Amino acid sequence: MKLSTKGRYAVTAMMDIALHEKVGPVTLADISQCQGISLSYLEQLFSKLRNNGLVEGVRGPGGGYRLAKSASDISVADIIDSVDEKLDFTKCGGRGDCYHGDKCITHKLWYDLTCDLHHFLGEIKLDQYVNRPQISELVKKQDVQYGRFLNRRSAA
Amino acid sequence: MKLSTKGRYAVTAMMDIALHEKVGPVTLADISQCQGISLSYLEQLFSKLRNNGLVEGVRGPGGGYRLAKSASDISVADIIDSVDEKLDFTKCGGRGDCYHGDKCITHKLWYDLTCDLHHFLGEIKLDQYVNRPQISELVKKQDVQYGRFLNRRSAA
DNA sequence: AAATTCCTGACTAAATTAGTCAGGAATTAA
DNA sequence: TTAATTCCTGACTAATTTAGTCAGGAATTT
Repeated sequence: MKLSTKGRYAVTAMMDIALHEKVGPVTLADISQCQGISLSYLEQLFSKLRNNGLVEGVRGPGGGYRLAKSASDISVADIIDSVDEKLDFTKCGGRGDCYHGDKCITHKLWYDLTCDLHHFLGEIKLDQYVNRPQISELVKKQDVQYGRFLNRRSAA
Repeated sequence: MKLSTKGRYAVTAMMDIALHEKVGPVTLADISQCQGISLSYLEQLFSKLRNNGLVEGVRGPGGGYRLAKSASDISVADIIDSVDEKLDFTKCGGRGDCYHGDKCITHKLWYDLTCDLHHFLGEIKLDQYVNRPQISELVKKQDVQYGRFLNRRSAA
């Protein structure tokens, strides 16, 4: 049971945007370079994030992506659900027809587990990590290292 | 984030064996037919389960597989770990070198999540499900339907 | 008008998952 | 001792998913 890079990329990118909310929209090119993710691949992921109402795109120079709602309103579950199809351990998609139209002997096990994990990830909101001092430090360093946001007038 | 059928098959098969502990060893052919899993594929999975000390094979007629330790001592985490490689959400395998030798901004998130899930699955032991009346009923029906254990002298 | 950035869809490559096949080894029962 | 049963092993193939590429268009700003 592993997390695909798809889900990890998406959460990382969303975190990056949340961490720079005050500076203004963040370009995918920036994220691509700084986080080491293919630009085209990011575009695919953000297409889904956009359709799921988590981010807004701003076109043209100075544009980029910004959060479509408050960071305290976006959970890790939201993000993974958006790009990674489903957060589901059952075979039957939760319908309970996994064994000849009936529930199989492990149905309840996977169903319970899915609920628990969903609840767990749903409780983790982006803002919880934005406000961690350790992470802020890390991000500052990275921004300097990659020269991000140098020729940008502050949007806040 | 999905569970591969590998992990689901393994847990289902282990549950099947645990549910028939009193009858004696369970053949893979039985499990294959009753649970609808390819026999050869089951053999691959049981090779791993055996190497991880979860089951014992008994060769020859009347043989099959039985649990290598008490059902109260086998957790779902044990089973998934055995066949499904790892139960890990971090990119770095928990080492913390996911961003140029340092921790990436989402490291703690995935690390915590992995610990939680591992703990959660580690608490679920096979015997908890064996003793559920609903499941016992279900299994009895299935056994009759597939004519399992008819020409077998009781091993208990 | 030119640069920047989002945005879309089709395509390809690599990895993983799922499953097949052929055959051998141990054990039991006739 | 032979035949049947079952585990056991390894190599192979097919299908699916993941990851990534590519080409080009649309909106916006300077």
